[in-house]
Amino acid sequence: MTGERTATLDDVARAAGVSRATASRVVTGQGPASPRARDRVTAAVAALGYVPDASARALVTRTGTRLAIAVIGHTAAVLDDPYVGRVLISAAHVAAEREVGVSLHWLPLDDPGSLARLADGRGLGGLVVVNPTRPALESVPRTLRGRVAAVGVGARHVPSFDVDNRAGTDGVVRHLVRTGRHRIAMVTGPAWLPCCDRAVDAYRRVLRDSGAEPRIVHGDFTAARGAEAATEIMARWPDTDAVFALSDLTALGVLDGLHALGVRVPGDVAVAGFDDIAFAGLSRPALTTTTHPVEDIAAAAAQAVLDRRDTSGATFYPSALVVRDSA
Amino acid sequence: MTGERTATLDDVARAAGVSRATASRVVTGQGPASPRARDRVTAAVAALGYVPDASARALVTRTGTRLAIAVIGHTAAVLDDPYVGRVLISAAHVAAEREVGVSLHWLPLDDPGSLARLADGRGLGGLVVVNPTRPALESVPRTLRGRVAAVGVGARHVPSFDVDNRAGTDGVVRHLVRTGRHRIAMVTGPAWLPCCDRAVDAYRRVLRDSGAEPRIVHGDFTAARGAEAATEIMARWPDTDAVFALSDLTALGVLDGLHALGVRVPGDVAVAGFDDIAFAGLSRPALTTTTHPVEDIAAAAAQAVLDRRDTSGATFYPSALVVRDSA
DNA sequence: TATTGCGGTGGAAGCGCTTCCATGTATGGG
DNA sequence: CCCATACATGGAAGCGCTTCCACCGCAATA
Repeated sequence: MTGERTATLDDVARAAGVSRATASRVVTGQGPASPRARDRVTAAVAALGYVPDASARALVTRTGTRLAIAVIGHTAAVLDDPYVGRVLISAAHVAAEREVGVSLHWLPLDDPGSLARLADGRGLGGLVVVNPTRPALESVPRTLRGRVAAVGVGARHVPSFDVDNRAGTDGVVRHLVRTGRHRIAMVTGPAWLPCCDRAVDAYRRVLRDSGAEPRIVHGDFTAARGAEAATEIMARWPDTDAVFALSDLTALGVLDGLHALGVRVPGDVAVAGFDDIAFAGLSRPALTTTTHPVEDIAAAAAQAVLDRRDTSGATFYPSALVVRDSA
Repeated sequence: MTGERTATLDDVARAAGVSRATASRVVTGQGPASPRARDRVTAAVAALGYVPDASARALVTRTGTRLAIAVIGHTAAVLDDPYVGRVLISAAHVAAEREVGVSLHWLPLDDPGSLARLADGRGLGGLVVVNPTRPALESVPRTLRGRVAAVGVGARHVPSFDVDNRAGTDGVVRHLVRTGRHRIAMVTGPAWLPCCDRAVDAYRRVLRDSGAEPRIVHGDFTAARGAEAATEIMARWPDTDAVFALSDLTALGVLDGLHALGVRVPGDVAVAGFDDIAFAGLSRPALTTTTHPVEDIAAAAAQAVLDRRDTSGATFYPSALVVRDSA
């Protein structure tokens, strides 16, 4: 099996009785090759267990071989949320299928140049930006045009993939209204994340339809912040009868904060989240939420980048309402 | 900044007025170089924004540049558990710091040859095996000796890094005993995972000391299985007054199953988990558990591999008891 | 039959880098 | 003052691969 020395394309060519050029054509599938040559090379490849050397190939094709995943706005809390892990797993999976390496980069929020620097190096096959901000996205050099995609909606000129959080939010908030809630507060994400805007917009719209005033508090997608937010909301608008958080983790925190306040859920206040993480069904009361197909989204972004598909514009993935006990 | 063509070592050498050989020596830090040459090359590198081409370097040094992370025994449920995500994030972080790419591989449990095949290709700088099984670990070719590490304890001849689940389990079960529980059941991990053995062993030992019979049920680290296990346990040993699960996710499932059975926690039955995931503090009742420094462990494994450190033997990381409400 | 066109093929160049080796150039001891 | 020693340096080879280009033989056309 594993000989002393791994077989090279030369070995294959020699074994197949053709030139290295022909062997290369057959192996890559590019360029003409007679059926006879094709068969012989294929056989030789199998016999020798030939595996092309990615470095050598990358060197000559100048086709970067690494998929960089950049997470913008990194804080330690990011690790608690399954979100980044799921994005990473899914993107890495796509990359692995194509024998492409992955590198992960945590980028600070306040240094947009860091993305540009990251993209500077060669050997970069593509870039997936998680939590895209407009300045960051605009800082990536146009050399990479067509090889960048975002998970989450950011700037216009980079293809981005995200859950349809406008529709998702609409669904959740309408469900709240339908079940008799009218004084609904919302805990959004951090202000710098453009993709929250659409959700906030949807929330505002539904409330306007039902003639209610928006009650918005900013969050950061952590549970701790959710607990705080619950306290803030109940202090500021004591008659609140529902809280919608743009993240399940935050919603779970809201549940916790409300419990500490002695508020009953869903009796006094209904709570709904967003993401449908594994734990949403495990909380007491089980969390009503709406799905977030993170894996699909991340895979799509990775594929777009790896295929050099220049699909600018945003693609939205549907979110489905999951009604449990909390709302 | 980003010129039309990225600078090559030749450009640097020319700008510095030295030969490419000298430039290479300075850049890599290998081999002799006069202070003068060193300065001039360093300046040229900075001026031109030179970044070495990883592919070209890898091609000639034959030093693989990819860190492969193989997760053995893949099922869809793996994605629900934050565990793999955290391992991956941490290992990828270490790899990124050293400018090494990462590739992720899901391997089926029943095909030990797959690991060998994975390791066959060139360009592989190292291999981190998650959920190591003995046969899998023994199937990796000795060519990679010193470049393989395991997250979780498996075979002897590969350095492995894991939480000290013997001590962790001991701590949790003793806590249970200390708080008056004596009919303690345990939900372990899947039978094929060798690293569970130590935990089961510790559990048995504590029970023997307190003169109780072990009550062991196999799990698979999922919440769904936890709920099932709770039902099984209460049916088989109705007088059970505590359940210890080797995974928080499972413990959360146990909580759920017990709730469905109308059993009060911790009134009737105490429940404890293992891992201290972010949600452990958010369940109702909040889960008593013991910590699992996944990030440290994964980083250590990645470092060992990338440094070609041949530290065979197992390294254990301490686990700390976290007492909350459920036990 | 002579000419064109074309698919298949091999020779050879070269991607950017490291490293062996031979060639200087200063240094110390004899 | 000369030679051995060390160190610094540049030339050149070569890692494994893709791809340009020239070439060859064949079938189709004039």
